Amino acid sequence: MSKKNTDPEDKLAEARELFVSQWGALGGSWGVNRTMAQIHALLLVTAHPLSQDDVMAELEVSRGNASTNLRDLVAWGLIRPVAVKGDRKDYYEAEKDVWKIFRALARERKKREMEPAAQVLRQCLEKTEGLRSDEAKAFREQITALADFADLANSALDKLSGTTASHALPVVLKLLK
Amino acid sequence: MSKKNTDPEDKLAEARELFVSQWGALGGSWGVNRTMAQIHALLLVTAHPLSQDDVMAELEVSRGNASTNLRDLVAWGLIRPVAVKGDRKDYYEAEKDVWKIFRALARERKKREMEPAAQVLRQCLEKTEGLRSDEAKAFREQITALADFADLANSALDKLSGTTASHALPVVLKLLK
DNA sequence: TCAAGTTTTCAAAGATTACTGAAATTAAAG
DNA sequence: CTTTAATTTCAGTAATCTTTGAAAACTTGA
Repeated sequence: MSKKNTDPEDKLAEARELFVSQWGALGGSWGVNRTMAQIHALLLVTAHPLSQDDVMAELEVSRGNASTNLRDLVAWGLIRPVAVKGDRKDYYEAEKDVWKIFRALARERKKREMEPAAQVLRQCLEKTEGLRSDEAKAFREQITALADFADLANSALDKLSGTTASHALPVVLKLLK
Repeated sequence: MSKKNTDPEDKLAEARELFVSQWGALGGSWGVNRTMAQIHALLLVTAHPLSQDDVMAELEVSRGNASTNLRDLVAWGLIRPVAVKGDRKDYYEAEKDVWKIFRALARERKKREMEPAAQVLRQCLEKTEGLRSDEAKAFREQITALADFADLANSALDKLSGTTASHALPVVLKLLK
C-alpha cells in the first residue's frame, strides 16, 4: 500500500476523464452535441493522434457516431486528420491553439446564428417597403435597428476572426472603459 | 377589387408573422426555445403591452407554455410586466433597445456557458496540482490556456455589458485591424 | 371570509435530436 | 481483379427537450 490511496497516474487519468465528460455535457449549451464536444475534449488533452477506433473505445460510442462527429469536427476546423505511416487507419489530432479554436467556433456560430437572422430581417424590410402607416413605420424602425446591430456584430466577429494574433483581445480589452 | 391583390395592412401583418415565426425558429440555434423566442419577437413588434391571453391567442400556445416562457423572459430582462389600470391581468412589453437586448443575452449566455466551463477547468487544475510528469504538465498547460482564454472572454463580456452607450461597439470596431 | 378571475405547476404526451449497428461503400494491398 | 481493412450511411431506437392541459395555488374585490 502506498501512503496515499490515489497515485499520481490515477489523479491525472481522473482529471482527464472529468474534463472529457464535463466538456461534453457543456457542449449542449454551446449548441454542439455531447459526443462532438467529448471527442474534441479527448483530442485536446491527448498528446498523440487517435484513430476512430481509439475514440470509440475511450468514449464508448458507436462507429457511426464517431464517424459522423469526427467528420464534422474536421469540417469545423477543430481537428485534422493525420497520416500514420504503416497504418491504414485515419488518425486525428486537435487544434490546440485556443485562439484558433475560438475563431473556428466563432465562424461556425456566425454561419448558424447570424446569417439566418440577417436574412429574416432583410425579408421583413422588403415585404414592408414603401408602407407609410405609423404602425408600419414603427415595425420597420425596430427591424432596422436589429439589422444594423446584426451587421455590426457580424463585422466585429469578422475582424476578430481575421486577426491572427491572439494578442488582439487583451488590447481591445484595455481600450474598453 | 384593388389594383394589387394584397393591401398594405395585409403586407404588414404578413411581415409581422414572418418575423415572429422565423425568429422563433432561430431561437433553437440561440439556445432559446421556440416559444420563448416567438413571444419575444411578438412583443418586440407590438407597440402596446400584451396579456398572457393575448400571447396565447396570437401564438396558439397553451397557458402553461405561455406562463413559463413569460416568466423566463422577465427573468432574463428581455420583457417587463406592466400594470394596466382597471385590468386584473398582467401585461408585458418588450425591451426594445437593441443594445440592452444584447446585454441581457450576453449576461445569460455567460452564466450558462462560461461559468460552468470555468469551473470544470478549475477542478481539473486542482486535481492535478503538484503532478510533475511530462504528461501531467502538458495536460495542465492545455487546461491553463483554456482557462486564461475563458477569463479573457469573461471580462470582455463584462466590460461590453457594463457599457451603457451602444456606441462602444463601433468604436471597438475601428480599433480592430 | 368567500367567490371569481388569474397564474403557476407538473405529470404525461408529443416533437425533436442524437445514437446505434449492420449493410453498403470506398480504398489499399496483394 | 480480389480480398481485406476501414469508413460512411441510414433506418430504427433511444434519449432529451418542449408543450399541453388540468389541478392547485394565488390574488383581488366584495
